[in-house]
Amino acid sequence: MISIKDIARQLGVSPSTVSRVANGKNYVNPRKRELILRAIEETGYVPNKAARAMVMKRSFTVGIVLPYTFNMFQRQLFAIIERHLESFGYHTLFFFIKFDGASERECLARLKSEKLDGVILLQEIRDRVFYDSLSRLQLPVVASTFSFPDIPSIHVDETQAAMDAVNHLIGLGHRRINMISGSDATFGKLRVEGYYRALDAAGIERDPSRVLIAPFYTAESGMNSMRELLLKNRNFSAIYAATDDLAIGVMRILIDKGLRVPEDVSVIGFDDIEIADYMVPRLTTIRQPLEDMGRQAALILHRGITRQGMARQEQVLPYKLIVRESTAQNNEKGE
Amino acid sequence: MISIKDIARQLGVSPSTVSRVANGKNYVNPRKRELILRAIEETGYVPNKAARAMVMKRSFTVGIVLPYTFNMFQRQLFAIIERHLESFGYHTLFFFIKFDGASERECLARLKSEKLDGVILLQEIRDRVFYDSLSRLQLPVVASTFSFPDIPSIHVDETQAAMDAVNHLIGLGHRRINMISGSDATFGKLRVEGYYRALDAAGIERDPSRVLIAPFYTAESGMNSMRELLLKNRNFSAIYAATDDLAIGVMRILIDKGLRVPEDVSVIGFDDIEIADYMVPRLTTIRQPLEDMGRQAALILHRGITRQGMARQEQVLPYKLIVRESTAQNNEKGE
DNA sequence: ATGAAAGCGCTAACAT
DNA sequence: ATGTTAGCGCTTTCAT
Repeated sequence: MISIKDIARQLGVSPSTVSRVANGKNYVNPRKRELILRAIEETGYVPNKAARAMVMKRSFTVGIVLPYTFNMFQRQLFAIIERHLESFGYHTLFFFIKFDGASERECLARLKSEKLDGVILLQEIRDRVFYDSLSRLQLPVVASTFSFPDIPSIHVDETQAAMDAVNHLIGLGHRRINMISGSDATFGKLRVEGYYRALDAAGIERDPSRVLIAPFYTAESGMNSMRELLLKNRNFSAIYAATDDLAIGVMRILIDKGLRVPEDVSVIGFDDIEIADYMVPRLTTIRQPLEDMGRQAALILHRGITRQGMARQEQVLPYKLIVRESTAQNNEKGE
Repeated sequence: MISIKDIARQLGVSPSTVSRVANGKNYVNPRKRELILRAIEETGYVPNKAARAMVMKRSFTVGIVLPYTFNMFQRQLFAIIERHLESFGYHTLFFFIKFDGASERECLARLKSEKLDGVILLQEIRDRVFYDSLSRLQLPVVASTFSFPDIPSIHVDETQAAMDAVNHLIGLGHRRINMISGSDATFGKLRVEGYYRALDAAGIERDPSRVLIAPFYTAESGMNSMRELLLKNRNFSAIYAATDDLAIGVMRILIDKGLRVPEDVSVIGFDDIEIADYMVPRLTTIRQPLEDMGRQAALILHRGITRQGMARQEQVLPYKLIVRESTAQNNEKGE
């Protein structure tokens, strides 16, 4: 592997000069610069990242932490973040973690050993210690899809968005509305909270037996929950799923059991993942501004890394109700 | 950040000894080892990856190259590979590239600068130079979903699989079968080739106007192509899409235009992505052994890195026709 | 069994 | 404008 010294020796200049040229610094004779540039080109010299990282104490790499059981929404989001990070000149390292302390600690150790420049959290971590460790390392962090005190974060108003989703159902004449959410993540709880509040506002009694909590936020979880629900009763005219992934599983089972969506049961999701618009029927949902969320996350992190300040901030982005085909007027005679 | 020296000083031993303990080497007094281990634990010391990488000339990181416009199949595949690589103790760096020389060259430069231990290609690269450069760097490579001379690769028999897909359609009485494939990738061409061969075998005349080539292998591309096709004619009773992603887009448009799948038009895909089983109707397709492909790719690369040999190999994995609901008997009277 | 010393490839402070 | 020097944190001979 060709190094900076090789180039220096070959041209009879010092390594520093080559380094200066390679990094586009000033104070170097234009003629010499030309020469060096050509030599770099010809030899195919490429700087060694590890060496740079060591001396500069920066790796130009940021870590993205995401759940082991990541769903389609998270897949889309991290692809977007990756793209923006790349445009700022960063590489991305992924850290898949489970929702438990051991996994978080292990992740923390890896985060440390990597000499990262920053971290983006797509999986929620509730342990104060985690953030404290990172801040001791001067490691900028930004949280996406959830918030944590004093941590810059990007998310939508989950509760309000969930209320809007349920209000849409209520506006369609539904009153027997069930909800399916997932475990662990706060956004799942917030969405349940929004569900309840919308019910309250409409004067519909809260009924905890109408809320099912699946282990994950995936389509498979949605299927299982819906199956379970149907075993118990059919006393609902609409289902609010906490994520589109869940909703897709819900629709699958509904249709398999001969129930029509939306004629017999309305289904609404949350996220507006790519596939939502390809489902039959097209999924009504709440759109999270994926593109913006990704860009903002990358941008805020970049600012934090380059000390452009404003690390302490919480961005609440606008969401949007997207009415498609999976929800319809409730036709049942006076329930 | 606490370093190996800190621990050494604190305990009055030499850095070498700490290093030996940290790396589980022999020749160290058990009592001292205990002491050092405890200090490591207490101080939360974590080795600096960059420093290790520099001196060991290994980074314990492997690169995964995948298309910028990656579809759901590729998303699933890389998640699986990531998981297996991690189980071997590697981290993963992603390289998203476009299908052009400039992008490939840039990728190559980055690949070099990262001091990677190995590379997995999920995006096809046809330039001999690319492989030569990597081999000069002693960088093990494995290709997945395509093959290249002398490069270890994992894939299915694309042509045969495509023939099976089309034969399924022919067996159902279809003769006016159109195909939609994508650009650039060889697997797309191979699948077209299989399509033609199946037609040949059934004595159906090849008609190039029945084959549409979309720019990508995504659902959106599938939609666009299908729209385009319907503008021209409806002279087909079945569509063979080169990927499930394409097929999903195809079904969307068919249904939007009031054509029933499979009653009016049968649709078959390729890949068997997760969502295929959630579509309405469920998508008939060719299953690629994703889990196996991912595991094998990681395993072969690991062997290459650790010099356990057998780097020169081509693994052709079994595929399987999964008949679901999107294909049916052709009911038209004698065409 | 352990320490001293060299060196991986690079950048940055300093000197000129 | 350019070279010299030191040092980032680690592993690995080589002595002892």
